[in-house]
Amino acid sequence: MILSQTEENYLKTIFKLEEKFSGSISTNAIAEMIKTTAASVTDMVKRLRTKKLVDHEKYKGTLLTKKGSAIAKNLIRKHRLWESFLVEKLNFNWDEVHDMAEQLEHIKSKILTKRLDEFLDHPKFDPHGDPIPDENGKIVYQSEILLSELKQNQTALITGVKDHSSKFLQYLETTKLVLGAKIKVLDVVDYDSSLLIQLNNKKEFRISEKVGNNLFVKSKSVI
Amino acid sequence: MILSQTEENYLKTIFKLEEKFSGSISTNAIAEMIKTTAASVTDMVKRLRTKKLVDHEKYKGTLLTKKGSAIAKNLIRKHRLWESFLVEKLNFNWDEVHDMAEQLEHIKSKILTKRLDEFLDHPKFDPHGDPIPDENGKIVYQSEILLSELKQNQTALITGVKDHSSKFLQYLETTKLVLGAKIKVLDVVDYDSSLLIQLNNKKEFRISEKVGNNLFVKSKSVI
DNA sequence: AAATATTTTTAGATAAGTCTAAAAATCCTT
DNA sequence: AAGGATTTTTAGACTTATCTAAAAATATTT
Repeated sequence: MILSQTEENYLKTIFKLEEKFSGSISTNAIAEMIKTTAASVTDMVKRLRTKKLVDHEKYKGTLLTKKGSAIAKNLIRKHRLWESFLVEKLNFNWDEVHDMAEQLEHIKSKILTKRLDEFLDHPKFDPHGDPIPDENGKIVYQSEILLSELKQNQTALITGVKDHSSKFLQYLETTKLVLGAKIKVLDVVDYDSSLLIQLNNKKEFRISEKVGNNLFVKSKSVI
Repeated sequence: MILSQTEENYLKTIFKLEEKFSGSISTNAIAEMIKTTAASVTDMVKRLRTKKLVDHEKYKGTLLTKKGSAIAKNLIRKHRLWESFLVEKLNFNWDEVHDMAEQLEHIKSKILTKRLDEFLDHPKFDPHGDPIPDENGKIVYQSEILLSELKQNQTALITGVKDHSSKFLQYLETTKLVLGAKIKVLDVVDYDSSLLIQLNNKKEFRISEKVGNNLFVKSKSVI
């Protein structure tokens, strides 16, 4: 079945909403995420239903079918593989690649995806730390943990803060411990549980236990 | 200016027809190449004219403007860079990459094209031996020469035959000297002007002067 | 549970890109 | 140069994807 980019974008959006919320997805939620009107979503959902890609009853919300879900996961696979390519091979930063990958994910060629995966040596996570679905659509989700839970030599990406005080945010600003920053734990000091970390493969510095307790990270290590 | 893929395809098609024929391009020629009807071409040409991408007078044919030509050449640049990537980095054969490149050429990101070019080490020719336009749209055309005109160590692609006799075509078939095959001249024998060649980086064999005189090649060497 | 607010759907319009069939212009032949 | 053949354009219809405004259904509040 050949789908338009628009149809593909709807499937991907619904998939992401299903990941985030449980139960069926409201028309408004889709409209907001895709930045369109509820009326347009109603129309498109109707079309996707006739193609058996979503289940939908009037006024009852939308859910992807197996088929729709498989297509969405393949799109996410391609998106994240291309992001990995852009960062690993073309030297882009992790925060520059989204828009390009948004276009590249629509390239239709099964063998191209396979070759790209091989070329990148079968990466399991993209540069943002998100898992790359495998060829069968299987996704290994990594739960967020606290930076202080990491062991020596583990690598992770900063995904959020627990303490939202402006003092803490200011500290993060000055130390460049920003969202998406890559961290490697070089040493855990037994005495005070402080950490010696390396930031973005570059400078090393120490952070206190308190800081480690207030930063969420996603571990990139494969289980 | 943001163009649709369809509009981009029209510009590219008109450019290729301008390369092939001199003078303005007929509606039918475009329709045939793009595999659509003359009526559709008339409509689209009208749209492209209002965008100042083509010059067109009713019943008089079409020509690209400077602006239209620049866009077309950039598309061809991207197409050929992606083809080079697919062959050089993802190990596709030269005859497998066209459809993928046809999609990839529409990816909109100036910096991506630049990085890709760098990653590939600024290639001057694509895997089919066609020149890759530079960032300014300059194209260095290579004229076809006879295989027998090549010097030792030169590399070229077979682009055509001079002698169309079935005997010769049969010889080419059995020796795999097909259109697009890559040839490197390893040695030119002084005595009888025969050549020792290497085919597609693999097997070596000898061809007579007569064969060399009846095969057109495009040299890949940069002037 | 009735009234009100919110969400969702329908109805009708618009734009891009396509098509077929018919009309208009140009080209070709004698 | 007239007549026929070919090419090109127009007219009108269809599909996809969108929108606004109004109607219908569902949820929430009192």
